[in-house]
Amino acid sequence: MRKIFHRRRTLRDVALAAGVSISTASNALNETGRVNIETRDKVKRIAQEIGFLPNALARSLLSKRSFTIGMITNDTYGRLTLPMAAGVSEALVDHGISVFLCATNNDQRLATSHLQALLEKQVDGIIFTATRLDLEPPVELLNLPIPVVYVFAQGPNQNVSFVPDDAQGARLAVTHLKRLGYSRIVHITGPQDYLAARIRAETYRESCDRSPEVFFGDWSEDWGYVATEKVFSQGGKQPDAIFCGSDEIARGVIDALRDLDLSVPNDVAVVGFDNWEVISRQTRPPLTTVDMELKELGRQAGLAILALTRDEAIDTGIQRLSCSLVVRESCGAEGSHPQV
Amino acid sequence: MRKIFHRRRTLRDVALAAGVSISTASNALNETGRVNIETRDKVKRIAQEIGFLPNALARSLLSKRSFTIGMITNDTYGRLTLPMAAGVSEALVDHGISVFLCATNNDQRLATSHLQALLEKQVDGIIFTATRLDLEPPVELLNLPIPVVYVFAQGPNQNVSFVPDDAQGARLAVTHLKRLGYSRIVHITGPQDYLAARIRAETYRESCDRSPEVFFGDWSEDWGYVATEKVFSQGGKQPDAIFCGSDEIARGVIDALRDLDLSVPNDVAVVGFDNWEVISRQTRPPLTTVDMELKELGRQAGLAILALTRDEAIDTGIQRLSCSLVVRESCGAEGSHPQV
DNA sequence: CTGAAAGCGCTAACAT
DNA sequence: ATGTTAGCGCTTTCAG
Repeated sequence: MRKIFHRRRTLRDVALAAGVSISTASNALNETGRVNIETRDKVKRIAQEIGFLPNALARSLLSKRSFTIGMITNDTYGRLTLPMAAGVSEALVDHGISVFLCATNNDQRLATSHLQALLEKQVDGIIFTATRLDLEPPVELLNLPIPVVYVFAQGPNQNVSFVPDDAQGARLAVTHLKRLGYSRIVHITGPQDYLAARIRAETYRESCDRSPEVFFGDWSEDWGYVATEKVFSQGGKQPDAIFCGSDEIARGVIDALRDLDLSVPNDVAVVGFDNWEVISRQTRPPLTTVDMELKELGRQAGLAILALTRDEAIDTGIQRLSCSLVVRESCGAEGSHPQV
Repeated sequence: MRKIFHRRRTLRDVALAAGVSISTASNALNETGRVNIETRDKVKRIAQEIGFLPNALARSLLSKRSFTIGMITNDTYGRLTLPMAAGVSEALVDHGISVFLCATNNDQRLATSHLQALLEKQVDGIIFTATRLDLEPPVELLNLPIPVVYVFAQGPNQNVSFVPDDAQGARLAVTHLKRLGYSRIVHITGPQDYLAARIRAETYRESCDRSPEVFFGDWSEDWGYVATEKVFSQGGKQPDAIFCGSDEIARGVIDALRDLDLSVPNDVAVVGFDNWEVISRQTRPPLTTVDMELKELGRQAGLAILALTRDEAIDTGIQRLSCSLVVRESCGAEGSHPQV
């Protein structure tokens, strides 16, 4: 195929067709300056007719605002990044701002090259996001000519960073369990070298009156299964609830409980973490879990970068956003108990 | 926070600092025209020192190429879109082309507004992608001043559309089953009004020697579970293999089989479709499934749009890309049989 | 109220 | 080999 594309219409075309000067056409379309209402309407009508669209490149060159921001994720496009990206877009779309989403796959060179491209394209700001909180953002972000916002990642103190409040989220889960009368709660979670896992575990320990037990492992279904077998094979009094560090782990836990002939939630209640719906809605029974409000996190980041590009002052430092508890059948959905 | 950002360095700054004219500076940096090798190096060094980055806006205004393409997805950011987007980026990043990813959430107005923003930003081309093949792309894409490529969606004949070869994929699955000696295969799949479901079912019918049985339902785990119960509660000879229209369905099927005390793959083999790894790797046993090669689909689309923006001729019409079979434990992983 | 002119940052003839 | 000039499409003074 070789197709002939038409030349794009420019403001000059509009002006010519309307019999006015370029600057009048500009004023008419933007409703700036003083222009006769009839001329204005005529210009607008003609612009519409010939299918004129302003060239944002030319406009940005002059205004020094590209109405574009860059979003860099260290991760491959993943389940954490995407809800956040959706939130960012949602916050910015009404302001005519578009988003370049760049995945670096944890490759430093890719990150640098993406960053350079973004800078050359004159983005108005950058949102950096990672897949874990305790990951050093690339140093290149430190002395940029444009504002940088961090989400699900921790930037320097003079910047803003939005992160989920893991402690509050964990507290939400444990409180829920306790309120429903569960008292022997164990915690099965991911690797100890994850900050989020440590925070959740620590909060769990603090909120649990008696002999808290934490099992660190990895974020997999398998680990949930194995850990549960282990828990129930040890002697002594057995737990009546399991608080899991992720939905994947929770799914493994539920599977294991079924194989142990323990019913959820009657024999053992289960609470997850993530509200990753592919999993949390599909476990049997569906999973009560903590939602990190990723989209809201993204939305806040979008609003922050918007404010910064407008030179407005905002609060800096780490902003912890509340998690919410989604109650489903695996714990407390019967409605007989007060829900959080 | 209110931070002062430095003015960006321009070519003029470089020229001034190097004591040459702007055009010489330009020529030196781009290695165009004739310029003394010493001046060239000096200019380059200085550009580096003062942290000069060319303004892509100015450059594009002149060259009429923005080195940016837009990717519009009708869907919310989802599991189909993202691997494709990754493929697109992969194909284009080496050519310095960035991608605007726009999710329209099936909202016509959002689609139109995104499209307009893309056009104003002078993108060099547009990739449209959907979440099902039989969905009319927005008519606005028909008469654009730039090339449009369709992926996982079907555009007009004079354009290129890349879609997975569902028939070949289904054949892959059934052939695999038959080669391993399974002969009473049933097919549990999604809604009949999905083109992909119909194609897969049709191919399954053709490839199955004896009395094929298709169960249309929806794409959920639940349906897989329910359908399996139904299949095994009917009288007569029972199936020895189930070919599923999606991995989610397959997961439900496997669950149901376990509850029926049937072992996978010994009593019943299961093959899925999608290779959505969150599911396919986590079922017990892990799932043998058809992979639609979404990333490759995206890569092809990226290459196509690249060619088109360069005015190169390419093949138009529907291009069906082969699926591949990923063999895991749920069917044929023992290695004792030839694998496809 | 309208138009002429300058210029955003850069590239590409064209002179020198 | 280097500099001068024009101009991409637009906005914005500033005269008229």
